[in-house]
Amino acid sequence: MNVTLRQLRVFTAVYRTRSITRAAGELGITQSAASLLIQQLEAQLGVKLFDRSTRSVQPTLAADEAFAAAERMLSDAQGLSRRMRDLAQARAGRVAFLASAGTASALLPMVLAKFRASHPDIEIDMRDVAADDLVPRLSATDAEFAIGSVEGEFADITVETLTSGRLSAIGRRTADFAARRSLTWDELAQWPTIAMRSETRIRMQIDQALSAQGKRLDPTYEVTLINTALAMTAQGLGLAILPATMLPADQFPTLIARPLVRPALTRPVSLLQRQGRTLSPAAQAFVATARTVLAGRTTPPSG
Amino acid sequence: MNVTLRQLRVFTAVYRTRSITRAAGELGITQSAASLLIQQLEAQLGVKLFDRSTRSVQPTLAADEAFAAAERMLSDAQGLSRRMRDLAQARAGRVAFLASAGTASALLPMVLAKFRASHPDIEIDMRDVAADDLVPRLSATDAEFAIGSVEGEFADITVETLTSGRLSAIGRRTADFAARRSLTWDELAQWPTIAMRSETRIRMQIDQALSAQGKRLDPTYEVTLINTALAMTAQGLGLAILPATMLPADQFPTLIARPLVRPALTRPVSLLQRQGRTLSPAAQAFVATARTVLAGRTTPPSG
DNA sequence: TCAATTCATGAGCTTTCCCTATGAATGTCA
DNA sequence: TGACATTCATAGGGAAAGCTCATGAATTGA
Repeated sequence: MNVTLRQLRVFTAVYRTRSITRAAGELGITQSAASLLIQQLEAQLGVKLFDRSTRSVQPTLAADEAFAAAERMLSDAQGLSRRMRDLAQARAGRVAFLASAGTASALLPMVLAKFRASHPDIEIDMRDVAADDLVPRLSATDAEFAIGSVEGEFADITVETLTSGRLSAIGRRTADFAARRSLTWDELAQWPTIAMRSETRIRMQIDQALSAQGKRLDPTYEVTLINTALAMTAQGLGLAILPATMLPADQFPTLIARPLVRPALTRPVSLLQRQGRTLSPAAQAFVATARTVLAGRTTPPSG
Repeated sequence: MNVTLRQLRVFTAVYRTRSITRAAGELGITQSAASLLIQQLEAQLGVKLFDRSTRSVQPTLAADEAFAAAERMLSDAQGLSRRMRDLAQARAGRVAFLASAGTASALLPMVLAKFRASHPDIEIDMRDVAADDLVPRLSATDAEFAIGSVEGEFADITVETLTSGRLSAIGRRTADFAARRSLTWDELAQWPTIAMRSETRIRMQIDQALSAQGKRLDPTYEVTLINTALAMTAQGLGLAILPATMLPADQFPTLIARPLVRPALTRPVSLLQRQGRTLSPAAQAFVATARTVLAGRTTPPSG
């Protein structure tokens, strides 16, 4: 047998109270159990810890030394329990995840804000990467999950759609634009347009879908960042071609989105997880927040 | 139930080996026992520690954190065991004890030397105090025992005589002195004498015994320290009146002791211990050394 | 598809653990 | 001084746990 924490618990109690009976009472065990545990510990360590008579229990010098070590171990044990409980309840910890550049800038800020409000002590490590890097990075780094738009299936990675935004024209609430329920891609020609650069995933999806129908987007401006597009749109430079989900209403109150049809394209925002890996409680809480926040933003499939 | 060290041992082994089977083998238990222990620990902490399939055992983030704490506790436990074992075997530790001034200067140095040779890592805290203070200090301080000459009995303190020296005249190996087997107190008048001051315990014992017989010591010199008396004697200033045990033969090779008779007085050197208090292993070792060293110096009761 | 490996689970046995009861020692108070 | 009270140690028995063995399920590699 080996030293046990139970023995140490009794030991420290006896050391402090200088009484086996009192220590036993403190710990909710009988005096005989406490007496036995002390004897075991002494046998284990090969050292007399208390000079005891029926009248007094005096710690030896060895006990003085052992006490410090025992207290440390017990407080370590308690600290471990507490820390794990905090982790379990997502009151502490860290969430490391990946986000595609677009999602990170347009969609996740509000998730982050809400999550931080409810879980102020959790450290957040969001790494924005190119959409193509999501899957390889998720497999290789310590990120627990990834959020972004991906297509296809991947070994060992589960993909779940959190929200899905229809590709829309986003513009100022002007009379002629606001009046429309939707626009066709062809009708876009009437306005100046602001689209993402050809290298971006969003743009590639658009170009591919349009060219399948013999059409083609011919934007007035091309930008790299979603926010740039929105800011330009707010200035009245044109209509931004983006998934509706990418428009933060609170940040750009003057802008509205109108779905583009013929073809109607949707861009999913997915949650990627490594299969067979449990998310940390903190990550689970974050994902839950993301789910609720983003679910409210899903564009209905028809309309 | 609470977290146990056994659980933590299995946990760290699994964490390191990333396999329940291997960890179980390491610890000499069956795979099922290890599996169970891990499940218990998870339940206890409320946290998933490993993502396990039949093929792999992956630590979670919580496990990463727990591992550090667990390792610390286990090494603390091992350190405690080792330290206690060292104490038990008197390979480490501290001996704090009291010694009367005379004993400390004349008798204990050789004990200290021998003890230090056999127990080099034990810290020695010898406090020399007035003989009258031995008992009160022993009760009040953290000294484990005391060595010195005391008379009478004391509550809660056991007294054991380690050696006993007959009061003797100590002088240089001159023809007339060396020829004597013993001297009477009356014969002392033929030589100049060096005695301890009246305030010292030794002197008080002498004066008391002599005056009971209507005699009286009339020393040429009176000193406070035994070593002073011996040094003066070595210079040929006279005969030192001291217990024979107080003469370190190696330090004063020119000096010899001749017992004083009519009356023959002996002065015990005793070991004082608090009743019901175990000596630390280190102290036990020291006392054992003192016993053997001093036993060799006991003046035979007649001669 | 089969064999091999690995983790989880259930049954049963062994060991440990803890409580009750009692004994022994010591201090207290009349 | 003697009865009483308190405290620690120990013995016995029953409950709980811990462990092993056997088996099942899942997954990998030949």
